[in-house]
Amino acid sequence: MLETIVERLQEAGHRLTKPRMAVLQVLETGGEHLSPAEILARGQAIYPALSRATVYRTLELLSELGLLRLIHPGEQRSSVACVAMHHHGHHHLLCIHCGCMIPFEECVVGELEATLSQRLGFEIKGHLLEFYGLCKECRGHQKVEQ
Amino acid sequence: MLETIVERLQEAGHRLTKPRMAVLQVLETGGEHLSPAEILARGQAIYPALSRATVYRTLELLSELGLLRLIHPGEQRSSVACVAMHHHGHHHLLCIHCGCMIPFEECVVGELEATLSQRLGFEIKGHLLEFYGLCKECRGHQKVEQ
DNA sequence: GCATTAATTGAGACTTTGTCTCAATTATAT
DNA sequence: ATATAATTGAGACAAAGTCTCAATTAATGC
Ligand SMILES: [Zn+2]
Ligand SMILES: [Zn+2]
Ligand SMILES: [Zn+2]
Ligand SMILES: [Zn+2]
Repeated sequence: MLETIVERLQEAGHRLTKPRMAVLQVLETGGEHLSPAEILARGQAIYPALSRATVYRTLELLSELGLLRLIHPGEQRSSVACVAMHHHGHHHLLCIHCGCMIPFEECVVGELEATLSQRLGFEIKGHLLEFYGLCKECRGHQKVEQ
Repeated sequence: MLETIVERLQEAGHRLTKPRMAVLQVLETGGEHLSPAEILARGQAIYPALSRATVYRTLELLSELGLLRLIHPGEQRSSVACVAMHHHGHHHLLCIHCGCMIPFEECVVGELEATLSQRLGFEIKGHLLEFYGLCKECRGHQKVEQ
């Protein structure tokens, strides 16, 4: 997986620097829900001089290449850089009370994607399907608390 | 529509203050893609003393009541408080190059929603389906620019 | 290997977003 | 009208994200 990304970077004429490689390593092993701040922290464990600017620059670069997708950037609490490098689409449930995320695999948008793409002349690179509501736990709490 | 919201607010025991009404008015007329900053600016045109804190507090209140949903908060450029007070679900295409958003109406998640809800014990209140890629215009540009 | 060169980097100033506290205001019920 | 508790604005604060610029470094050709 990392190799694919590295290839695509080089194809597009970008350098393979140490700070970049550190970010990529973090992304590869860190799952799909890391915040930029977390990526920075983990990246500095690999390459201590890594700077915030470089994290953002690298994320932007990968976004432009269609290799990942930032979801809900900026949220202070549950800030999530949702990395969808493994799939074309990304799917989860999000609890609006505790902020937990539960991913799921089913994808039901294939046909719709084709329709929209044709109708609107849009070149679709991926998608995000997010359900939001109350998770099993928060569903119980909610009534007691309020 | 505004009346429904006002009713629900009062039912839940919240006051009908001027700053709140200003925010509601903005939301009603401003479409579904306003950022908190835009809501503040437009709100101050109606009620000049309106403060940022109140905008956020009102948005949070409405979220808790399930009346709207913030999407991608915090993004500096295309910051979007996606107000989905009109529908259970919200659907759009997002251009990763120019940031434009094209809404669409088709909803294909009904069955999946039921399945997931049952399987995971999640009380689903709404959903966001977002396709991302290049819009018609940017699709052309892209090659020229780069 | 070594030099050249243009891409990339880190530092840190800066802007914007979002949160919090507290004293002053105000909607509501009586 | 008064009492009371919710709500407010101001402004301090914290965190996220952007930008500039001089210094570094990966790639290319020798
Ligand atoms: Zn996710
Ligand atoms: Zn929860
Ligand atoms: Zn939308
Ligand atoms: Zn576009």
